[in-house]
Amino acid sequence: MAAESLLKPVINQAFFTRSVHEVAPDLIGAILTVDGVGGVIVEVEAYHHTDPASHSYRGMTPRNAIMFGPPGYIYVYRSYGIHWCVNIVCEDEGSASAVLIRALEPRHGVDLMQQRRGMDELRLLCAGPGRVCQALGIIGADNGARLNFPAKGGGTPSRFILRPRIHDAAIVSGPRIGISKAVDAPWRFGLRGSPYVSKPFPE
DNA sequence: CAGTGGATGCTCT
DNA sequence: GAGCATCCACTGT
Repeated sequence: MAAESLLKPVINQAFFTRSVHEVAPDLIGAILTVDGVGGVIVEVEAYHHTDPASHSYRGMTPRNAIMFGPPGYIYVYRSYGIHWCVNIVCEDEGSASAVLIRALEPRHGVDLMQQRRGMDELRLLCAGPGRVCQALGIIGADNGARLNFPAKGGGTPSRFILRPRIHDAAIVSGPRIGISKAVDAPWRFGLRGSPYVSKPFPE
């Protein structure tokens, strides 16, 4: 896995029409906000449609239908009956793949995130997929929302804004968290040295 | 700190 | 009816 990755990628639909294993590390360092609240993406996981750990592995169901649609859309699902988790859909080899957003470095709307999370400590505000959704106010109704691609014919702007990173980023990778299949595949990516990840990466 | 277990709801078998 | 792409509180060092 490349230690350094693309400087300032252009975030458009083509960005998400690539191998999900390339898209995922390229999202590290980008800024994700929902209604202006969010921060720098410091941890993600890639889920390819041929991956037994992916929701799309067994084909389309009502829950994962968004994954089978066009890339650049938001897939939200409930985890363990309690938490929401947010993904960005990718089109990899013509079928459903996605990148799970696992942690952010809080930057925008910190007060609101602290209020929603019921805690002040920045390091734990967005350190985990459930925490990211709670801090950013992402819920099931956001499933199927669209990222702000360059406007084509107007329409209401999305709550979800993704801006590319502006500095190069040192990427680390390792096995994913909380899964029971394909447990050794190194498809979790993080910003090297970030204290805002959900769990340290082995260096 | 590390380890355990409870909360909770929806999907798919 | 089982099994989760989780988090938090609580236990015992």
